[in-house]
Amino acid sequence: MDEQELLLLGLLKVQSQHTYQLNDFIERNLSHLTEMKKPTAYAVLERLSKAGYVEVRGEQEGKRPPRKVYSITPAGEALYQRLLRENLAQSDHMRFAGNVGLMFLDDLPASEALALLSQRLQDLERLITVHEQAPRHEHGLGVDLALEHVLVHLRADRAWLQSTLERLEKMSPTR
Amino acid sequence: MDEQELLLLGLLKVQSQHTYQLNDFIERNLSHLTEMKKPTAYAVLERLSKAGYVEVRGEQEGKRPPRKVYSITPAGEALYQRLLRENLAQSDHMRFAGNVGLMFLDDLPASEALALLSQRLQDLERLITVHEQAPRHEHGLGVDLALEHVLVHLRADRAWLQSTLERLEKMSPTR
DNA sequence: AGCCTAATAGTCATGGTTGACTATTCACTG
DNA sequence: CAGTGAATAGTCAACCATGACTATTAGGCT
Repeated sequence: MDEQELLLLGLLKVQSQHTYQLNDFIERNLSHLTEMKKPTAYAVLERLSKAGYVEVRGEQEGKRPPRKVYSITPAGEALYQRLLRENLAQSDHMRFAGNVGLMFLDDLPASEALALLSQRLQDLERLITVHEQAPRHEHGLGVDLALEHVLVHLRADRAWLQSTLERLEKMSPTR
Repeated sequence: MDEQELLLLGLLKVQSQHTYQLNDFIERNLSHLTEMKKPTAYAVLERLSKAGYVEVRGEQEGKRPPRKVYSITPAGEALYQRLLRENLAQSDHMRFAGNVGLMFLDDLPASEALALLSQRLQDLERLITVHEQAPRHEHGLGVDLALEHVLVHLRADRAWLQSTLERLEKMSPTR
C-alpha cells in the first residue's frame, strides 16, 4: 500500500500538479505498471496532505472551477526518499490469483483442464502483445526497466504454461 | 477477489469443516499460495453462507464452545465449478509493488541504486529458498503445480535482477 | 490442586479501494 | 447559436481486508 504514496510523491517531485494531470498521466502512461484508480489517487493525496507531505494550493484558470494543485513539501521529499529505498530493497511476493484454480485442477476432467489452460495461454499471449506495444524511452530509464520487468514475468509465465500443457497432455493422452 | 470464494469452496468440497480447521490448513499448507487471513476467511464464509452457497451447522463436542461447521450446498458446488473454470481460463496481471521503485531509479546515485537492488536480490534468494523447502506431494498434483508456478516466477525474477544489476554496473563503472 | 501454554473460536473498529455518479466548461459542428 | 462530446474536477456509499483484541478449554507439568 506504500507504493501508492511513493508513486504520487515521485510524480509530484518532478513537478507540482493538479489531480487531473496526475490521474491522466498514470492512466495514459503507467497503466501497465499500476492499478491505482482515480478515487484512490484523490484519497491518497488527501492522506498525504493531512500528514503534511504535500501542500495544496487552489488555482483558478479562466472560468474553470478552481482546482487543487499539489506540491511536495520538504517532509514529503524525505518520505519519498525513505519509501523509495524501502521499495527498491525488497522483493515482491509472488501471489497469483490464478494459482487457486491450479490447486483444484484435479477436480476437472483432464481434457477440460487442458482446454481451459489453453485459453489462459491465449489470454496471456494477448497481454504480452499489449505490453510489447507499449512505447519506450518516453519517461526515463526507470519506467522502461519496470516495463521490461513485467514482460520478463509475462514471458516466464508463458513458457511455464506451455511446458505445463505439454506435460499434462502426455499424462493423459487425450483420446 | 473471487479466488477467496473459490479457495474456501474448494476446501469445503473435499469435506465439511469448521473455521479453525480451514484457517489452520491454509496457514500450514498454503501460506506460499495465498495471503488470506483468518478474519477474512470468517467474512468470506459469512458472505457465502448468506448467499446460500454454504450451510452452517452448530456442533458441540465435549464441553468446548459450539463451533460452526460449514458444508457446501448444491448451489455452492455450481458456483465452485463456475469460479474454477473462470480462474483457470484467465491469466494474471503482473503488477508488482516493486516496479514503482524501479520507475524512480534514476533519482538515486547509481552506486546506491545498485546497493539497494543487491539487497533486493538477497531478499529474493531467501524467498526462493523458503519456497524450495516447502514439502511436495502432500496435497495433490494441483498444489504442487501451483508451487512450481510460483518458483518459476521467483527464479525469473532472480535472473532478471541479476542481469539488470550487471547492466547497471556496466553503465556506471562504480569507481 | 494449581499453573501455564497451546489450541480453539471468534469479534470489531479501522482504514483502504473503487464503481458509479454528479457537474461544469470547452471546442466544435451544423 | 444550440447542441454535443470530450475534458476537467471531483464525491460518496459500499465493500473488503485485517491488526488487535477477547475468551474459553484441553493437556501437561509440578
